Amino acid sequence: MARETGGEGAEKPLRSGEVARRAGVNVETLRFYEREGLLPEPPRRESGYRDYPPEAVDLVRFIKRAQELGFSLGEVRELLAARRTPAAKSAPVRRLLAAKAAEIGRKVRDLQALKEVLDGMLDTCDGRRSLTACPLIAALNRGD
Amino acid sequence: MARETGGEGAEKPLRSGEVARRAGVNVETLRFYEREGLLPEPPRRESGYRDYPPEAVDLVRFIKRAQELGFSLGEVRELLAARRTPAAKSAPVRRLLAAKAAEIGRKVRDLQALKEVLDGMLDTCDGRRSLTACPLIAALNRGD
DNA sequence: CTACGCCCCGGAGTGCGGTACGGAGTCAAG
DNA sequence: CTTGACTCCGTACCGCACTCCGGGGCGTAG
Repeated sequence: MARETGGEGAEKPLRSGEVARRAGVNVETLRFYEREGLLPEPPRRESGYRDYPPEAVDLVRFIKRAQELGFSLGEVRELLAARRTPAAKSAPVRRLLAAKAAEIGRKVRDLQALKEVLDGMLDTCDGRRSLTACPLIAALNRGD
Repeated sequence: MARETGGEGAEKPLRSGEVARRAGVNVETLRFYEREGLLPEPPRRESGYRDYPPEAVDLVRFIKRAQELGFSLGEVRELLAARRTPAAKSAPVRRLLAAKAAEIGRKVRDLQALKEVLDGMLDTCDGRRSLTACPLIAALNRGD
């Protein structure tokens, strides 16, 4: 990976503000993630300024997306750690992944059910229908 | 719906502790939800004790499930309010529901993608495979 | 050289979603 | 009547995930 066919962007170190802007987060959030061990400490120039590799942007975006999908930062940290373990077979990591996969499966089912209810409300109960009776609660309780 | 065929449970008012236990939450959480307008104020007996109708349990469960599915309490409040609006056609409510339905659709897709990645890691990268190269980040970034 | 914007840092503050505390009243069993 | 579990209330506190603050250095355009 080191030394691309020199053609274009080569190495284009970014400063915090640029990374933040591209990833759509606050600069402080980068520092926060760094403190929390989610974002590796980037090299610094003489001045002390952080020199982020461009991939840092992707990493931050990944963190944000994972969060939206219901992972806590702690879980994201573990996910990220798993990525760089020599082997995934390490039992605790495998367990985490399996648990997460199962949880996600459940979530998907529940969300699909909920989506159907919402779509139904928008569709069936378009103008005149009651909705008061719409089985919103029932639909979610069925999930149990 | 009022006045069931009197056969069995008729009205079985529950006290906070029982509701909490059945719904799997802390008693304090009930008070909190009440304050926040998520749970309607139940009638009180002379002593001041809350007399919850049994449906309160379902309501609390609904709130919890909705939360797990990524709704904030504020959104849950709106969802609940929508349930009891005379007509769903009220533009703001419809917009909320439509936006949520779309968001959920996206979430489902993303989660499914992530689940495939996780399953792949557990499966393909079972023992010997690298994993270091597993496209965890790529898989989620594709979603953008 | 001066401005002005961007960056550094430690630490305090924010909003959300609860959770705990403590003192007092209630209620069913013994 | 006493005991112990349960409930009431207001208020304080908690963890998470940021977000802001203020006082100071860099860096470059004019």
